[in-house]
Amino acid sequence: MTDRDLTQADTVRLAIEREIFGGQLAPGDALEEGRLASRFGVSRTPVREAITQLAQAGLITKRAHKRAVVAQLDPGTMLELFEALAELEGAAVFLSTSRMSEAEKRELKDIHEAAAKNLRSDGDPNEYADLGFAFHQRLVRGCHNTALIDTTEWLALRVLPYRRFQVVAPGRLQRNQTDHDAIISAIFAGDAEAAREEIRRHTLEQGDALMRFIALNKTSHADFHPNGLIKEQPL
Amino acid sequence: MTDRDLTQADTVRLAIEREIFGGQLAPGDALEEGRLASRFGVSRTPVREAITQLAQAGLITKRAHKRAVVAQLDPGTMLELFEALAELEGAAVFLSTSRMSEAEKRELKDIHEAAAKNLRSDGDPNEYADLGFAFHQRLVRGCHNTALIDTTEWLALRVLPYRRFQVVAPGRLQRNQTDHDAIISAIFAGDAEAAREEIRRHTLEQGDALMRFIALNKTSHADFHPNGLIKEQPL
DNA sequence: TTGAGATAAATTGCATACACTGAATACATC
DNA sequence: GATGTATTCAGTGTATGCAATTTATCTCAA
Repeated sequence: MTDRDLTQADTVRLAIEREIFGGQLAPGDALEEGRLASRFGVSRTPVREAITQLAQAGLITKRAHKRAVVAQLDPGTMLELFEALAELEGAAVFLSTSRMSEAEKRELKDIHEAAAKNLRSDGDPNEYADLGFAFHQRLVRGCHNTALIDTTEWLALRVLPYRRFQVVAPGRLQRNQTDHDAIISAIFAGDAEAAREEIRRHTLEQGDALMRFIALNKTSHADFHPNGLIKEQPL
Repeated sequence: MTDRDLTQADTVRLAIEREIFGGQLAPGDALEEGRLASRFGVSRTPVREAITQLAQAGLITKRAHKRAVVAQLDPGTMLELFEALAELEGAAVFLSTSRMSEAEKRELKDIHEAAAKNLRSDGDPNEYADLGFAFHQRLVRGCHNTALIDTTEWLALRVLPYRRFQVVAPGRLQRNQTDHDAIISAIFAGDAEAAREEIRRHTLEQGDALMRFIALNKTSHADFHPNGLIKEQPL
């Protein structure tokens, strides 16, 4: 009743997902079925099912007879991922320009202005990051095409575990805001092609910045542990 | 050794996949774990795993405590799928235009010309369909971005079970060839934006044609059984 | 110390058994 | 005859056990 049709496998999957996005499980960490099972108080069966699903979603990698690990992206793959994401967001926004309702545009602008306010008043960078995420999400969802939305967000999810590395260097946030400005302008002007180009460039640059940050801070990719890094690099 | 690390779940998954694409399993057909298990001579466990994977891939739908069903696309979803696919192929081709090697372009042209020859000589329509599939595939893969390629092909897979409904009405094949002509021209001219627009329109029209065919032939979507239909509509 | 090879421990893949859910059938009531 | 309610039954979800495979540990020679 309370858990309306949530199977245990689903519960476990959601829990693992949360831990990956939350950083408790970092890229490269091993997922051992038995441990997870006893930790969640279930048998290995639902854990296995959860792992299978997450593997299919690309969040973890799994090969026969070897233990599953949280998906670890080498720089090349990450670059490709951001490029693909840029194209998808571009496609979505291209459609969004002509399809967003007035209410949706208003909402988008509200988010944008809340971000601007946060920036002016030197607010919590985490809150700014959340607003940025919401901005992209509204933008994409404005295309009203479930298949495209799902695909785009699914791709975005795969780089999410790395978002916590996000550089919040002085100029970066301001630059981000300026980009969003340009996107909003293009949308309100009804220029779909311009909107596409703006967000394409914007997302590509986000990826570049992230990769530069990673390349600068560590030689070995395997050493990235989000929780550790986030402390070393406090905003 | 011979089955290089292919787990039984993988084997079952591939078998089911093949049956879906081959039409032995049609959209709407129920997949019952026990039957499949005994049919493939394994226990329910690997079958369940295979089903879980296919569900995650979108090829079958599955809700708690209810049996899995080969994914069935209502017209609205199918329309969205084709629109999303059109955008993705557009994005890929946009990149392909500047990234395909001479060898790849040559290969693409070869496929295109083989299709033209097939068309002139009134060859096997199935062969023409395969060439069309290959054409799209080479086009997309030319972007050299694995993430984008995988995403696009993953989306294309979801409509594949319906491809066998494809209308091969008199004018349709010729129109298809003309579209491909335009795409090739744009690519060889290095006009990425034009190539994007051409394939976008082309794929959208393919979707429209398929939907029109479906709407025309049956009132209830549930009745589509590929094998049945393919006979009613020879070539 | 370092490396290769053998052995032991840990972990995965699969089969089986059972509990639980949802649907179909039979039955009673109006 | 229609409607609502038990009851049965097919089918899914989960736990557990075992065999196969991987990973860790140990041994011993260079």
